[in-house]
Order: sequence, then structure tokens, then C-alpha cells
Amino acid sequence: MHRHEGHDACRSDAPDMLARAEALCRERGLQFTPLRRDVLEAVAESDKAQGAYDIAERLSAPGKRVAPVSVYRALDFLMEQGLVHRIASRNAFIPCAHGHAPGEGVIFLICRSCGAVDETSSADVEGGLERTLERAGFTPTHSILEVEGDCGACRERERTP
Amino acid sequence: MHRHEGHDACRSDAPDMLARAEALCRERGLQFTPLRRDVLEAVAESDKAQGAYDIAERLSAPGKRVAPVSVYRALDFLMEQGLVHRIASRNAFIPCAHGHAPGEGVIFLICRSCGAVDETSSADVEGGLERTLERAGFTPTHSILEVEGDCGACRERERTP
DNA sequence: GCGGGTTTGTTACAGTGTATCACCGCCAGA
DNA sequence: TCTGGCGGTGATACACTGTAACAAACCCGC
Repeated sequence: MHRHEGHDACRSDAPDMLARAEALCRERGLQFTPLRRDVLEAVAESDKAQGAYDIAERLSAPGKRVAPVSVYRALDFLMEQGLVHRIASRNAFIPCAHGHAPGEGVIFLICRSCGAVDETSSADVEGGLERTLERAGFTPTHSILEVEGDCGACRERERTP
Repeated sequence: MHRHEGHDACRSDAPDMLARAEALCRERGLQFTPLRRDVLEAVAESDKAQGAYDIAERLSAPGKRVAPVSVYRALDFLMEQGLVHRIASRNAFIPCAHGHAPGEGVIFLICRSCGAVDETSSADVEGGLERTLERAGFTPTHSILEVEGDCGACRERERTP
């Protein structure tokens, strides 16, 4: 359930994502406009979480400025469609690695040294959380679980500098 | 493990918190200054999460303005001491309901209708998360788990309007 | 072509957080 | 006692994040 199965599958995920997004939008009768495409591509180009203003800047060219507000709108759309996630602890965005079951719990693993964000899930955690919420009499609508730490690659790198 | 055991114990928690905080600072050889006291009190006065600017405004009086930057510094201090939590999904702060074991996982239950934030924990969830991270080769330093939804009191209230 | 929805551009602004420097109070050490 | 350092605070400025409001462009069916 990780993004890095083939190792460095990340970068080559991008074209895949675009195709997937286009198919999904057609299927749902929604518009996959050039702006939305560009924003998704920008997000998908890195496995680091990127701020909306970073994306705006990256998409801007001399003579063709993309305003942050446009990026936000595109991001809102992409999040609604489940193509992009927001990392609340960073105010930043990452591509969604794979289609989730709607409402499925996702766990974000944020590396504090390389900044990469991996995405995983666990029926175990989810079940435990469900029971805990039940016990507390709390009806959830949305939950976020973000873990900061050191990813395997970075720990490796530190051991052999 | 809830804040609302006695029901409405919240408000009367505040003086308790201040005493606890003062003792804790003395114990650690740190200064529990008037500003820090005021900020903690302001946070503890409500079980809703409050923004730093709200707190600054509340502490300000005609002739005696408290700048947000001062509030942020006090909040940083209080968070380091484990007296206050930050709710990432809201950019807001709540008092810590009880001393946690350092590093113990905390779950925030955020009611979308009344805005109250309850705090709980679960060995179940924590164990599951630990195993998941282990499997992913990820070494955690800090994790946040925030759930938005409807608290029991609000669901009750809706049923009998 | 017309009317109505959606998307985008533009401007302005609100909210959140940090950098920097100056000042104050306290305390250890010469 | 003086002095130098250190932590805390005040104040200003600024960077970053996000939203409101309105106009223009676009698309699509009628």
C-alpha cells in the first residue's frame, strides 16, 4: 500500500495520474480543464507537499501569470474528486497515490528531512479508531492522521553518508 | 478519558489548569510569567479551539494591547510544556485536558456544530499505528490525529429541538 | 442567437505566522 | 557595585495562507 513499491515509481506516476484524472472526470461528467490539468501535473511532479503559492509560481511564466486563487479553486476541485490531498500540518498538497474507497482512512507519512510524503492505510488503525469514536459517542465525518518523522530512505542515507 | 465526565467540568477546569501549570513550571525551573498565565487562562476558558488572534484580542484592553506575536510566543512555550495543543485542521489552540505521557498519542474530536474539541486516546489505535509505521520503515517523531464530526451532545440536541 | 450554468481572471482583503531589533529585568561573576 | 549575558516582552514589518466579490469568457442545450 505504499507509493514507493518499484522505488522511484513516483515521477513516472505523473502521466498516469493525468490519464486517470481525465478518465475519471469524463466518467463523472466533469470538466478536466487545462488549468486543472496543469495544477494536477504540478502537484504530481513532486512527492513533496507543495504550497498553493509554490504551484502558482511554478505555473506562471513571463506574460502568463497564474494567480493563487485560481490554484486554490483547482485544488478544491481536485480534492473533491479525490485526486489530491491536503496536508493540514503543512498547509500543502500532494497527489493522491491511488483511488481510495470513499471515506477510507488514509495515513500520511511526512519525512522531516527529505520532505517526501508517503501515503498508507491500515484497517487495524481504522478499526481501533472506529471503536474509540463509538465509545465516545462521536459521529465522524472526516478525519486526518499525519505522522512526521524519518522515512526509511533518509535513515539509510544518514547511516552511510 | 474524556474531558466531560462530570459534564460541564470544563469551565471549572481553568483554575485547576493554572495551578497545575504553575507547579509544573516551578518544578522544571521555568518562568510562569503573567503573559503566559493570561494566555493559558484565555485558552482554558473555552472548550472551543481559539485562534491566536482571538486570544490576542481578548487579552487586549483599551490602553493595553497584546500583540499576536506575544501570544504566539506564549503558545509555543505552553505547547512545549504540554499545557496546550494545536489543532492543525483549524489553526487553533485548546488547553490540554490532562498530563499525557510524553509521546502518547492523542485523538482530537472536533464537533462541527458546537465547535467543542474533546480529547481522548486509544491504546488500540496507537498500537495499530505503531505496527503500520514499523511495516513502512518509518520512524515517527510526532503524529496528529484529528476527527471532525458531531459530538453526542449535539446529536442529542438535534433530535429534540 | 439566447439564457443559464460553470470556469477563469482580477482585485482586494482577511487570517495566520515569523523575522528582527530594541528594551527591560534579573542574576552570576569579576 | 558594575557589567555582561540571558530570557522574556514590545513593536514594527513582513511573508505566507486563504477567501470574497465581481466581471469576463466559455460551453452547451434550446
